[in-house]
Amino acid sequence: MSFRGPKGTDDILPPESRRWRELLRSWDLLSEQYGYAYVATPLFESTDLFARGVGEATEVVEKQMYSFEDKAGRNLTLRPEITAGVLRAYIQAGLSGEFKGSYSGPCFRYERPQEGRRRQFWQLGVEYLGANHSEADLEVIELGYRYLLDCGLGEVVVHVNSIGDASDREAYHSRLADWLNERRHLLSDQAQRRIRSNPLRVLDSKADQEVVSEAPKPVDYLGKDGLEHYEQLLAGLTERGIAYRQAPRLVRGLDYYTRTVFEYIPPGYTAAQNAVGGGGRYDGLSRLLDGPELPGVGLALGLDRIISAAGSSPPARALDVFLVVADQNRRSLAHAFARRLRSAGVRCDLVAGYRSVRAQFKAADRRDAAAAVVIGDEWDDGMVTIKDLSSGYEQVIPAGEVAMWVVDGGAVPR
RNA sequence: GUGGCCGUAGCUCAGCUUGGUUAGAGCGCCUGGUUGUGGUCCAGGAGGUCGGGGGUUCGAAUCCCCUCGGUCACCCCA
Repeated sequence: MSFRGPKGTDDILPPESRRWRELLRSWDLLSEQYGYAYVATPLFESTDLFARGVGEATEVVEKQMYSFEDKAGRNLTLRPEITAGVLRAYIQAGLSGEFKGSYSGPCFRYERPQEGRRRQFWQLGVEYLGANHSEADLEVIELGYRYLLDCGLGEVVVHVNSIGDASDREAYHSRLADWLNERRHLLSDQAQRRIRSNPLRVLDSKADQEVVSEAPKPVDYLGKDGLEHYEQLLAGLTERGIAYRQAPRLVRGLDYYTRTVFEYIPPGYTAAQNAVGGGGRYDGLSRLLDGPELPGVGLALGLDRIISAAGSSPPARALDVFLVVADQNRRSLAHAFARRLRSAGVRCDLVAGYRSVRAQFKAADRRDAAAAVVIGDEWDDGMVTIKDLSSGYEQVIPAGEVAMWVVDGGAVPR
């Protein structure tokens, strides 16, 4: 036990890794169904991109970045989130107009690990660029919601809020800062410091909930357009049958959000980090990154959190058949047979080298195969013995029918 | 970055309070019973610098100090 994985990282091993693959696959499928095309951006970007995009005053940028200098002295950072990189890619490619991108991959934040919070974690997300209308927000929220339901998370509730656009926020910011200043003595040290740097963020400080529960709310300072956008959003959520709750003090810790912000809260997930995903609108982000005027709305889901919130599900079989070589002279023949089965789409494996028949059956069981197929004397008549490893029932069938047996779902007729 | 709890076999843990033979159990793993039958059963086996370092002592898994790691929470977010 000399080497361990770095602090806050996890190895994804079977059988759990099967669940990971499944969830990644269904994410690709679902986001494609909604018209999002796969995008991949680098795992590291220039440090400035995140400092500017995510916001200098955010927790993420202040202390959670995995930053390093490369051999040419460039300042780079392992991505703490993916939105900034996707925007950068869009701008760099000189794209214009609407763009719908979907992604999945690891992100990195340097923090003390705890349940639901790792230094390397896996995000799934989409970005809908170039769309102003609340229907875009709704589509993104619906996509994430449906995905979480498909994952078996049960009665997920979407917490939503609107924090207004740039002009709404100007009015609100100073009003909130004044209000907080009047109650300065009641606030935690950190909250006091934030009154200047980022008053919005005081709203979701756990330590200051009591004081802050009476504070003016962002929704009460929305302009005409912002209010209309928010009302359309709420009406749309109802219309689409999405369970939601207004969360007037939800602000989220990334500075680029405007108007809509939301989080997905699954039932019965009691970890302190209980949101399995979230997102919002970021109409000013493109300009911040020297891009064109470009509205956008996006969503990020934490795959690690989804999996621990979903609990364990009955694992599917890992293999369809495991070959048991009864006669050692038929080993190369067995390997050839395995190649044929694999080409036919059968998940098939066998041990390497000599093992007793008994040991091979043990291996078949341990590898979680649905059936064992014995290759022995019966091969001379073109036959194999196939045994259903759940029921124990076995029979001799033509070797050519093994693939069909698998397609039929592995049920051996009695 | 701050705080609580925990480090003994691959895993889950007992032993520590009150220092004293060779440090244990269950599960897992390997071999055999059965070189054509697994998941059950029986027999045998491998596997430990008691997280690391220092100290106290005739003697430390056990007491003291330091350190590293894990975990949960704060902060914040996926």
